[in-house]
Amino acid sequence: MKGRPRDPAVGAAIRQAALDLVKELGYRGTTMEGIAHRSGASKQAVYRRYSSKGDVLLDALDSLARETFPEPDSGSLHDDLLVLVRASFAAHRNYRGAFSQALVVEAAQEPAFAQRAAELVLEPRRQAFHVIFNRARERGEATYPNNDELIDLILGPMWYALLFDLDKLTDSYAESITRVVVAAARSI
Amino acid sequence: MKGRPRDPAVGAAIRQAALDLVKELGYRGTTMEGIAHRSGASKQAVYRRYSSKGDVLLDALDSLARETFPEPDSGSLHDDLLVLVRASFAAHRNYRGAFSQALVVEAAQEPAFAQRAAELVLEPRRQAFHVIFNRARERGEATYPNNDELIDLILGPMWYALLFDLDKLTDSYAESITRVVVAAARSI
Amino acid sequence: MKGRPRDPAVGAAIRQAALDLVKELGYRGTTMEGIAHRSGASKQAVYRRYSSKGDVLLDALDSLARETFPEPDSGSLHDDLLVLVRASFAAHRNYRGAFSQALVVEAAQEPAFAQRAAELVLEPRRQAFHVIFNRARERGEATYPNNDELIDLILGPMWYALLFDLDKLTDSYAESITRVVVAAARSI
Amino acid sequence: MKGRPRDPAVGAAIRQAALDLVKELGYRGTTMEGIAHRSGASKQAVYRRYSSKGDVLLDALDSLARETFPEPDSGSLHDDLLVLVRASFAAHRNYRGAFSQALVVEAAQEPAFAQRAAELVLEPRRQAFHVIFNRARERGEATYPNNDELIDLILGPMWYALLFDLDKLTDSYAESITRVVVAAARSI
DNA sequence: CCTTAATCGAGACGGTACGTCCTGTCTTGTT
DNA sequence: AACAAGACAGGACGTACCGTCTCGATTAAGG
Repeated sequence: MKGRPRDPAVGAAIRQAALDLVKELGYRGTTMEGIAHRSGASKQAVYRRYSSKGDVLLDALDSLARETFPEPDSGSLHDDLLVLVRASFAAHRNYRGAFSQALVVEAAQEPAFAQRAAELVLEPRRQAFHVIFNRARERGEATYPNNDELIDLILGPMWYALLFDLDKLTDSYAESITRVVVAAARSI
Repeated sequence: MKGRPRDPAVGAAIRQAALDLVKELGYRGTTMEGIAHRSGASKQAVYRRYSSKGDVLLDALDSLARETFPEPDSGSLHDDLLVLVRASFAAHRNYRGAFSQALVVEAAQEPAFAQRAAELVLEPRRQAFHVIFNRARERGEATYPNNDELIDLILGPMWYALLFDLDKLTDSYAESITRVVVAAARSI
Repeated sequence: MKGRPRDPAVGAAIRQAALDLVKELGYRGTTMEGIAHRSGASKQAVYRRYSSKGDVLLDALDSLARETFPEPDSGSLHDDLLVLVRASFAAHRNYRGAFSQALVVEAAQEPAFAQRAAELVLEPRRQAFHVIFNRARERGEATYPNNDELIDLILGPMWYALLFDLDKLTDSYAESITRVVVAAARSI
Repeated sequence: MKGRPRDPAVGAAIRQAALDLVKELGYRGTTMEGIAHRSGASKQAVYRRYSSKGDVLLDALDSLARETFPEPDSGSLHDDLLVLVRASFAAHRNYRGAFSQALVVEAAQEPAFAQRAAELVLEPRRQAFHVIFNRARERGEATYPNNDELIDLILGPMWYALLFDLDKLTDSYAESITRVVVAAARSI
């Protein structure tokens, strides 16, 4: 026997409320109680779906209006990379930073959360970079065999800046990183 | 000044208790009340010295038995760098990770904290890298003009791993990063 | 009426579950949800029949295997009364106390419930006493004109004990009460 | 070492709030949360003092402005008793009923509470009756040896009425009960 | 030497959020 | 219609910390 099915609108309202509150009050000021109240749902309805604040956030981010990653294909590794890196930095400098910081708070305290966050949020973004590096390799522009390490060279500094100095994520910093990584891609 | 002077032993006990609790219970499980109780101090005594949990942690980390950074000087950028990167990774893989993660939690939620943490905790460690790159530059091994960006290429991935996959910080990952950064240092 | 008729077995299961739970967990620990779950019925099925916990209990008690009240007719008011009083006290001292206490909880908080309880539960028992006093009056053993007041002299102390000291309802206490009431019955 | 002592004003406010709320909303509508809010105290402050709603009530009743029991001494058992019984009935018919009903709710569900209530609330009132019966016995007006049973004959019906028909506690009902008990007091 | 003032541990204070439980209503699909 | 199942908004439960505030008792420096 099934019983009354969960109302998808309730789940959606919860996720939207979570995103709104993180924006408005920061992650610290966002509470399960606040999410419930803002979304018009009962605490029970929230806890039925998510076991913690981080859980809500993760799903909310996942079902966040899928940003279209740019998919540049200019024939130049440097140019393709620059587009993507700049877009990533800009997104974080603007709307996305607050969410990523919230995500960091949970990830740093809960390895299990960190892993799920990596799969759900990080991995899709890394894929976009994989595509570019693979194409560059076919063209002979990239000889370094390990895409993931090259991507770490980009995303590592980005998250590092996210933690300690969000304003660092400028277009020109993007360019510096890009140039260095392009060089590294040819280094072996 | 009149009145009874602060007992330095109380401050020390507070800091030690904070470190112990972060180790044992994680940063989430560490509370001001817990720190007071564990240290045998009163909450008042804690708040007299520190205005928040992050504040305690920051000072506790600062007055933590100063780790001696290795100061390699082999005449080879790669070799010097490798020693330092491996040491950094190892320290985090072992005892230091929990503290850095705790630090991240506050930094991600409080820009002011992030800045202080950068100055007190990050900067000294970056200095050690500066020394190495400067020496390499004199030897002609490094032509890339911006040490900080090179250091970001090392520490970015390290903190990134710290957040999402602590176990990644192996000796071999240290070697990969080192090799790429050495190449980058020559790239211009 | 159209549609599927109510399954009498469901109502019976609900009432039985209510009685069981009051026995096992006390009235406080008995909930509508618990009754539904224990009986295998849905909450809806319970609320279709009864509007509150007290409602269930009242009906459950009413349809509880009708205890046969003793109907003594020895020719002596004292002897008849003693039989009935002792039986009443014993019933409460044993299985009935928990139910009466539950009943009290609702009655004390809801005048409307109190009145229904009086009619459904109290009145039948008072009738048994009326019979005895009426017979005694015919024999000239009882001259006091108001049966109800005499009955209050018996049941008042009984419920009083039920509230504050259930163990007081012994055979010898029954005898004391009986003797005094017999005297009172002759007092005018 | 002691620590900050409890503020007696907080305790007093809590008790007063409890009494007010029982008056206004009934015992059912009175909650620990409501008591805290109304009294301006924190829930913690309430729970520090009392472990349950009944606990608060009991203490609140105890420290309720001590009603002066009438202490009639007319030389006539009937007259003395009538004064006291009427006063008791009137008090319950008026302000006191709600509190006694609340008390009943707890007593019926918690034997330990029942006993404490009996000692703190019931016993003082029974004492007033003891005095009268003792004096009557000295005058030869009461020969029945057991005061407590006589008192049960008065208070039993009173609490019985309190449960099932508060309006029954009229002056004339008081008179009937009084007359019968006077007769019973002489019955042996 | 004796105030005076800031310290100490202890713990109460008003708040806020936690995560759980129950209330009474409703919405599924099934009978 | 009734049925079991279970989601729904709401609200109270009792607990845990927050940061602030008394308490009585040390412990120096300054008069």
